[in-house]
Amino acid sequence: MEVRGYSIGKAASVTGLSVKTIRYYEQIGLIPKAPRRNGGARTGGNRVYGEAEVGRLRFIHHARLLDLSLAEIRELLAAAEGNGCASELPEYQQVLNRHLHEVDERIRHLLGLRATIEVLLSPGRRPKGEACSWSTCGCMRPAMRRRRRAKSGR
Amino acid sequence: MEVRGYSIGKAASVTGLSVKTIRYYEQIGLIPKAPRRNGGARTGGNRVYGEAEVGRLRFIHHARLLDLSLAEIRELLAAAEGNGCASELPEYQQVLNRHLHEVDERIRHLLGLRATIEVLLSPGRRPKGEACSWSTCGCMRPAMRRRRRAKSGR
DNA sequence: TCTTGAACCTCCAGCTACTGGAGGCTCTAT
DNA sequence: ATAGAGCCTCCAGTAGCTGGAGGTTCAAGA
Repeated sequence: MEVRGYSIGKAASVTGLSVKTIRYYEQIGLIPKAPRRNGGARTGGNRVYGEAEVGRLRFIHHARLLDLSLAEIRELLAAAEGNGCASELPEYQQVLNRHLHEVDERIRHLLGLRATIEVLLSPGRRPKGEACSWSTCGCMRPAMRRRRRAKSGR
Repeated sequence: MEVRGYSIGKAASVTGLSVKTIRYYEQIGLIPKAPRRNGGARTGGNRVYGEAEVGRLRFIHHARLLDLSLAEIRELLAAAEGNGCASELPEYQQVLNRHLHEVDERIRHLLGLRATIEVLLSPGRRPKGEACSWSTCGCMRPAMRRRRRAKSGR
């Protein structure tokens, strides 16, 4: 028979989270305070996790990989409280749907950004000798205005 | 005839940054401390910006819109020190190039994420009655444990 | 027996890039 | 006299961790 319960290190290794992160989740109240055993350290002892807790941590890890926020995850876990698996809830589908749109939005934004950067990297994007687009960023100071920047050499 | 020098509010409105943000940039040393005039407030008075400073702020705003980090911007500004316009520097091209790859990376990541979410949202993605992929997230509590598969090893 | 190392504990600070708010000053217009 | 705009400082909070200091317990090895 196996030893009942996971240490925090074991829980971390089977869920993919780090020990620090699990403690952090407990600290912010995302997961309930784990019971302790052994009186191992300064206070109450070492945390012990059961199957259900490890499952919840696995769900959290999964959801974080999907980039759901801890607030969203918190709501899903609350809704799942006593209702079985969080991933079976209609709320989960709703959150994922909303999240999908956000991801799309981000992708659109990044594609626009990408295009802008490419333009900036393309050669000859600006007529030589003209002020740059935000005009007075330093290249137009009196002392330097006389001599246009030499592109060769340097 | 124009008044020489911009108040922080004017600088904000012509650069697109917020007043708070400009003060923050000064605080972290991204821009030098602005000279003051009028003894306006608790200490030295109201900040005054000249054309060069406003130009630098414009560059910073531009670079932030490209999502360059403040650390990168700091380096570009340092490299531009006395060398004219930051956007003319070879360093600027290098940074943009590197940044382009990062943006590509992020886009790739988000596309993968998007695909994953779509799979999770597709109907019938999981046979009914089976444990969810992270197995014990709550749907496997004692009452339901009957059909559980035995773990292998150890 | 002593020592070493692993694994755990707590608490504090720092990261990025701001943003909000409290509390206060100066100047102008009414 | 008073209201309001615009400026000032300082402090705290955001998200989601991560690093580090300093300490404990326990087991294995010399």
